[in-house]
Amino acid sequence: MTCKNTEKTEFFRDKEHEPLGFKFRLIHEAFAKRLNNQLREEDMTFSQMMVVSYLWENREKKITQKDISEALHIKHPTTIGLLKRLEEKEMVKVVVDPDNRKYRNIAITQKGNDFIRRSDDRRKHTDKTLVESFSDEEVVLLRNLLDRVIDNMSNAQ
Amino acid sequence: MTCKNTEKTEFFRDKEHEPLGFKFRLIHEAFAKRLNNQLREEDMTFSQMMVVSYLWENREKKITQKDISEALHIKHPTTIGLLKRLEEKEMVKVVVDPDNRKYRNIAITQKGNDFIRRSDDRRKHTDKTLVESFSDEEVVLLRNLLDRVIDNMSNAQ
DNA sequence: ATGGGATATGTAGCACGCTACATTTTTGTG
DNA sequence: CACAAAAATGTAGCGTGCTACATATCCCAT
Repeated sequence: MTCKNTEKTEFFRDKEHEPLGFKFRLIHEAFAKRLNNQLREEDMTFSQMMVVSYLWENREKKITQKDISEALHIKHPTTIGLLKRLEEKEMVKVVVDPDNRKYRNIAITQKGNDFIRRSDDRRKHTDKTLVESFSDEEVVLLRNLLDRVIDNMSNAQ
Repeated sequence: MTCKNTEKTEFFRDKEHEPLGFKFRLIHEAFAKRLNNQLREEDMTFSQMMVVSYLWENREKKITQKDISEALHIKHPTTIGLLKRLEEKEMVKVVVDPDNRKYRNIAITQKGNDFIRRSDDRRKHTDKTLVESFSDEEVVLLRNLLDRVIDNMSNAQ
């Protein structure tokens, strides 16, 4: 309603000219910002929540730093930083694998379990705000299109 | 083709359970990574290119730090950091507005113009790789769905 | 058994996003 | 005019991503 396309604060002449990469950037940054704002009262972040969620999903398995890096598509120094902060908060515990000392076994703690139980509903709710006005069919359509975009990006990097 | 959904390196049981926020994060990170890899030989980054492109689009107007922050949806300390690095590379020049000393007028330099001319085609090409396998109608459909997502995110932050 | 390559983890340093607070300059109102 | 509020910019410090290089541990072939 308050669209001012001729103002200098608008980057592109119109939405048709706005590159897709910029749209994706906008959406990701806005979503991460919103989720981080909600998580601040828990002293947690979007990325930290992803790690803890992954550990919860795989609580029956032995998980290494490398597993986390691959699942979350982040490089291992990033993982190390995340785990350092999560360990300080006692959300995870890291132990050297007794069978093979080059591995670190990463596990979720009770405090981490409590956090997941508390925040899982809210996480799902925030995810739904992305497609607030969409019909079920439109959501399916969007998911399929996004999966194809992801496919394009993972092939031939 | 090499899909191993039961492996522990896969976060979610299947794509239908993967939150949309995670899909958007994946796409944005992969796209930014690819563009940054291409820009490395120019000693530039995705974010820096956005600033220079904005200054090029608005080369006829007086542009302040605040204008850049609003157009790119970033906070002003982020803008200051980007401009500092761009000024060191002589891609932009910053001068105190003689009419009102609380403003800084930011302008693109000749070196910035050359960069834009050199890299605009490649930027568009990289943008197209996102929708490589899409028909024209599917691209339009995706753009419309993304615009609605952006709308959802900008309302009621 | 042992030495070299492979694998996993660790460290340093940077870019870019943020919040919170500080400074500078203008604006507006008594 | 003077002073307080508003607006623009600046600084400090942190989280999360990266690359490049370093270290630790294991595995395997000779």
